[in-house]
Amino acid sequence: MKFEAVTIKDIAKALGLSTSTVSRALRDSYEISPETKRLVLEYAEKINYHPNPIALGLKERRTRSIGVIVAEIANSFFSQAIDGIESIAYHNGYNVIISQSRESSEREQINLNYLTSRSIDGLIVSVSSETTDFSNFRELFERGMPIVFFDRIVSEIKTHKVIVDSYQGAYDATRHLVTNGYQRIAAIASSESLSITRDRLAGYRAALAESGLALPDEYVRYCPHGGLIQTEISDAVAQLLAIDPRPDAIVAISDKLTTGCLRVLKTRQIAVPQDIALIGFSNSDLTELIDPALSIIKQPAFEMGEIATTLLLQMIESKRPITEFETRSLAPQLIVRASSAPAGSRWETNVPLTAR
Amino acid sequence: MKFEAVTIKDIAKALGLSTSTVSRALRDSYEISPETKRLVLEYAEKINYHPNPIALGLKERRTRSIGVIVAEIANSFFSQAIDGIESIAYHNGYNVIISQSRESSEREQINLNYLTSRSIDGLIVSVSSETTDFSNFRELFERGMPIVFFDRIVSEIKTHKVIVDSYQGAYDATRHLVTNGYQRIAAIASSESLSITRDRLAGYRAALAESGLALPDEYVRYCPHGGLIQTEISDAVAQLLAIDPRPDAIVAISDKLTTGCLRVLKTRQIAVPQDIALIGFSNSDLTELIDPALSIIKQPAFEMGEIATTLLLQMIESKRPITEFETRSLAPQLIVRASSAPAGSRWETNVPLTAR
DNA sequence: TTGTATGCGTTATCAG
DNA sequence: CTGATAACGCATACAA
Repeated sequence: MKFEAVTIKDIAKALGLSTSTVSRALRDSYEISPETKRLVLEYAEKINYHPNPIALGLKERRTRSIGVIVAEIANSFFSQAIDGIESIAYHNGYNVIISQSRESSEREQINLNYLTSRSIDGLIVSVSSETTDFSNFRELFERGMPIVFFDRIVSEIKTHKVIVDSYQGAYDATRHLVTNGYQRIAAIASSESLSITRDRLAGYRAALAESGLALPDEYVRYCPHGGLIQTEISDAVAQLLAIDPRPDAIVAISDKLTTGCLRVLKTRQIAVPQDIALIGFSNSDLTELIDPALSIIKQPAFEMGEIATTLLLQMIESKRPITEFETRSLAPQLIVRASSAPAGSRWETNVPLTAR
Repeated sequence: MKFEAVTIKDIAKALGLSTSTVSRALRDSYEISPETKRLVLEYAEKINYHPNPIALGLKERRTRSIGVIVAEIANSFFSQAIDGIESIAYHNGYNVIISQSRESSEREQINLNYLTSRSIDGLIVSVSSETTDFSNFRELFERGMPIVFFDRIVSEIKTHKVIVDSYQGAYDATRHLVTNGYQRIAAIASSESLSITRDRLAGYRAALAESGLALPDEYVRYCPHGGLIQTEISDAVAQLLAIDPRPDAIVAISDKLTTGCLRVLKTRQIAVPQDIALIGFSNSDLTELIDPALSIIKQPAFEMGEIATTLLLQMIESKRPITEFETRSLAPQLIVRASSAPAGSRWETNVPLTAR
């Protein structure tokens, strides 16, 4: 038995009315007699009638659902963002369709095609680290599909964007290391094509330059696949460790890289921060419980998801096309522990945990 | 400008053909001349035609999308499961619509109504901790909607289910504590109405009974909202700590509870495992990096999502109704560190990390 | 080989 | 106040 749903027709037949009368009664139209309305409403309730959203979509040219494309769902930052997206969507009666690119342009493209062609009213995207050609997004946007980018944005497309102040986050993190006496501060980054990679490295570089510290080329290692490929991170870390003299600190530029880096160091039995200091972007719910010497830069992922969705729904529901697009830049939170935060830091710091 | 899509009509008009001819050409029907096919295909490609999934859905009475309801997306276990769900869905050309109940029956119900009424072809559910009345799920299922439950299942509904061997996981974890000399082993659990709570507590109780250890009623504390309410976990932990003599170990029965418990203990400056041992279910990507004394029971979340989806797609795509439903029970993984695993443990254990 | 007509569930327009 | 009909985009039975 296939799932057979109750339609307006069933009600009409049962009550000896026409479908249009039933339709109007259900929408509480003024032209229907109270008596008929009562009858219809009661019967509809009784047989558990729900309007068919597909038919509605066909009619109204909208589906009340939005698409989301991220690199991977099982990543704290993205899952928190999706949480925020779902929250706003839910309160506005929208469904959320998620898909992941797994950092592959091809897959991103397939998902895009999949979601598009009007099964969604709008799209929220954090682009894959592999993507360099954004013409498909641009075309889609220019053909009228509302799109909001978050975190990994496409600068060249003029639409709403939601980001954190990556530059400032990386800058402050690096300054923190400098203030605490570290001299050879290396960095591990994602794909060069990502907006966040560029911004964060810029902050890192600025902090070093300002402190008069050296920055040999070999101090910066890229992971083109964002650490999604197994050996990518361990290779990068290995290369950093092979430098002579060895760096005494590492700045990890993304969630995945921070945990990956920490994992590699532990496996290699390199103590953090005794042997080498580590500071990185991370949204894991457990970072604050790990090794007390790990400081992290936390992004307001949930809020980013909320804001992106609010902006998207505005675009979808506004009568006239939107011409002014904004870029919301939120402050990340530098959570410093075990050692004190630099004096005058504008970041909130959490309560130091017990020393054991 | 609203997003206006290309339809079969546009192609027909441009090429001076009828819509049916175009439709058939696009579907590579045998009745269309190669020449016409070429023409249509070329033009469709050129103007970037994509069939309207809504119209298709209305016609074929299917949407090629599946719904997912979980307690919260930003929970490692669930986000990993969703990862698995999306993987299988993607490879079969299905979209995934997610929604979260936030452990609220009401919200679960609203999402259910929302997804149902044929905007989805099937449903994957892990029920909310608050839900005790499953009649809506049952009715829906009986009316023909394919449903697969995972993790938090509804035993009374006869459909496919995917779970981990909760009993065995909790049993082995508790045995591990006993073997390592702990005597007063307490437990912190989710809502009593959840299948997993019952199974896991049963495993815990069995292990204690078998070891001849006492189990006063006060040793088991429930968090009806699964720890989603702020003070729920800290209150439960406080109550356990107030017992005289104080328990020397705690078994945490779910993801959320394990991290919550750990957080409370750290805040209270209670060392794990020096002051009190902790072992719990957890799927966080970082558990293995936390305090080396924390042992965890890890669920194969990704695989569970994959299997649930595979079963669901079978139900959706099978011609005749399925009458035989299976319950897949997977083995969890007990990851023991810092202290050795019990002799003869059938669980894989990971490599001990460096002592500091 | 191609075109015409119909239906999927709903609402809007027009007629009673 | 209510009913018949067209339309949304597509696939298909039936005609030609």
